[in-house]
Amino acid sequence: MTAAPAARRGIPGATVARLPVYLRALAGLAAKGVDTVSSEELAESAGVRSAKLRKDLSYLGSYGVRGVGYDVVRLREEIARELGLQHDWSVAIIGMGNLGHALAAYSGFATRGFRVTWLVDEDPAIVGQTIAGLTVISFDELAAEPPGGLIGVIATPPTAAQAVADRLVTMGVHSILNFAPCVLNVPEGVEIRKVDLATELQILAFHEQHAREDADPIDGGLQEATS
Amino acid sequence: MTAAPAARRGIPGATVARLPVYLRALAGLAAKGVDTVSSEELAESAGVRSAKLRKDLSYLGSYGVRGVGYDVVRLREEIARELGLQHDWSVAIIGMGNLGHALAAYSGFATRGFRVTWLVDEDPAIVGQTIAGLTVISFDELAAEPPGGLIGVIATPPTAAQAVADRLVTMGVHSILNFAPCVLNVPEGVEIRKVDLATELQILAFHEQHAREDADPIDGGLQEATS
DNA sequence: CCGTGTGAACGCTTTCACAGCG
DNA sequence: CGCTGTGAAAGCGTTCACACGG
Repeated sequence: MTAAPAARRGIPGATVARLPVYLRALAGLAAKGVDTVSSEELAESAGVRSAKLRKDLSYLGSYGVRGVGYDVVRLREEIARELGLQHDWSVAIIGMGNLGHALAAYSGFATRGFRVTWLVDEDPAIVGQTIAGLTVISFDELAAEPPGGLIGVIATPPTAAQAVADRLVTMGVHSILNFAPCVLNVPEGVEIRKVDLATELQILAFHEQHAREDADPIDGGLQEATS
Repeated sequence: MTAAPAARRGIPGATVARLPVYLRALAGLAAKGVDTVSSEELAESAGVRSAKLRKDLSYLGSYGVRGVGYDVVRLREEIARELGLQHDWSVAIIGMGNLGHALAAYSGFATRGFRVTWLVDEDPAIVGQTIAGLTVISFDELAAEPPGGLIGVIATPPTAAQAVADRLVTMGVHSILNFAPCVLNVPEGVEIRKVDLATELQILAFHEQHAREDADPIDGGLQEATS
């Protein structure tokens, strides 16, 4: 349990979700020529508390030096390795509407270990078009390819999303990013992450609403007393 | 503490984040003409466990009928009210690149309580253009407007995002949705939610990586028993 | 009877505080 | 001495299981 990559299986989900943030912070520090960083400084860059950062990094192994800090390059490599970013991953975007278009052109994907390799749509009027340097293909053409660790991005209308997910799963895809505002049912072992813009705004609306109620004590200031 | 909106202040963040999902599920049921639903059925539609759904709804009050279930219309109204969706909220999108463009045209915003009212960019070549029926304005023009409960959406490059956030905060905006891949520092009381596409993909890559390691028992096959 | 509402148990996440090492 | 790494404690969130009421 000292230096080896021991805790392989045991990295908590909450920690995994923060590793990309640390990676970005480290990239920024590396670009500035910083070569050693303390947990305090890195935590500041990443917007978390230093104790949380140290606990997170401790799941990867002991890559820091006591009394000194972390080697920026080394830590960056270790996190990238843990995330599986040594080699690039292929991404297929399904649904070439507004959002799919924008995602295909989004440079942020390419910069960090991901290559948009396939653009897919069902509409015959769209198939064959060239978007961001790629030719849009049909789902059948995609299914003919051998998907070695392919990540699927669903950018279709919600009505089509479940069918698309089913086809992706059948093809052997087990990592899906869903932009369609709906719940997807997939078998065990398939990882789904969702990005729902309307949901995010509604969550903000809740806080906005409450900020307003706090400001205007119109209908019942019901002050917080105890519990 | 029985039927009144008692637990106003005490709704957990995790619950708030799920209310939009319930709302969408209820909208779907209402569209199908369903007028009563059990926690079991609604949970199924929302992709959660029924116990979690009931606990979540209990924070809003007692809007169910024991032995029967929930009135779809009533519950939908109560959740919408709690989220502050009785009236529409104005949304300003800052940054008219690929993503900003797509967001401006995205119909998912308009459908539920949000109206994209302002499109903002710094580039003089873009200001004045019409996108999705709206004229792109400069930040100065936006700052001249009185922002009544405005929600800001940052779709700029990460280098500009902090400056944009600062200006929004100065204008009195306290709800921000950030698409730029960077950490934003804002004062207490300002709510930030982030959507980071590269981060989501990296989290998926982690699971993909591990699924692969599980499949190829190169360095330790440790199989999962049953459940 | 049936399904909601909810205390209580459980498990995960964060924070604290400090031992241990360079 | 300074900062990492980490047990222990505190705080949240989820699940369980059942009392309660229509």
